[in-house]
Amino acid sequence: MKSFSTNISKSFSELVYAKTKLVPRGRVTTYGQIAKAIGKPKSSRAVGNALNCNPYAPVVPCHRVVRSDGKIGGFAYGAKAKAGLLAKEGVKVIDGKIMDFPKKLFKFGK
DNA sequence: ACGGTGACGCTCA
DNA sequence: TTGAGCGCCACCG
Repeated sequence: MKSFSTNISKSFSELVYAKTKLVPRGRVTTYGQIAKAIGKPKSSRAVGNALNCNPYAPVVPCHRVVRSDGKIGGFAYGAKAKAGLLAKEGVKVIDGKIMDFPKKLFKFGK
């Protein structure tokens, strides 16, 4: 398991959590957006890796982070649970895909 | 340092 | 439009 860094300094994962926390309710963002926001547009995979081990479970709304193609992607508690949470916030999900994805998509400082 | 793994992203058929 | 392939980066043993 990719337990979060034991380092005190702001590691890659910490940056990911910080960005994810900024996503407002009823909106979603993508792994790629977060990667870009932290200055590493190609670290989308690493972003997912960090969220997977997200130690700030209730603090970081990791369920609001989806794939760039509008798919739910994955979730530690199951993609189904993720879809349910999003639906509660107003983001309809059908068969693992976000409805009106571009509309619900949230971008950082852009 | 190296190889394996993964909640990704883009391109091509 | 959907699926397969390849490349990307960070973390672990």
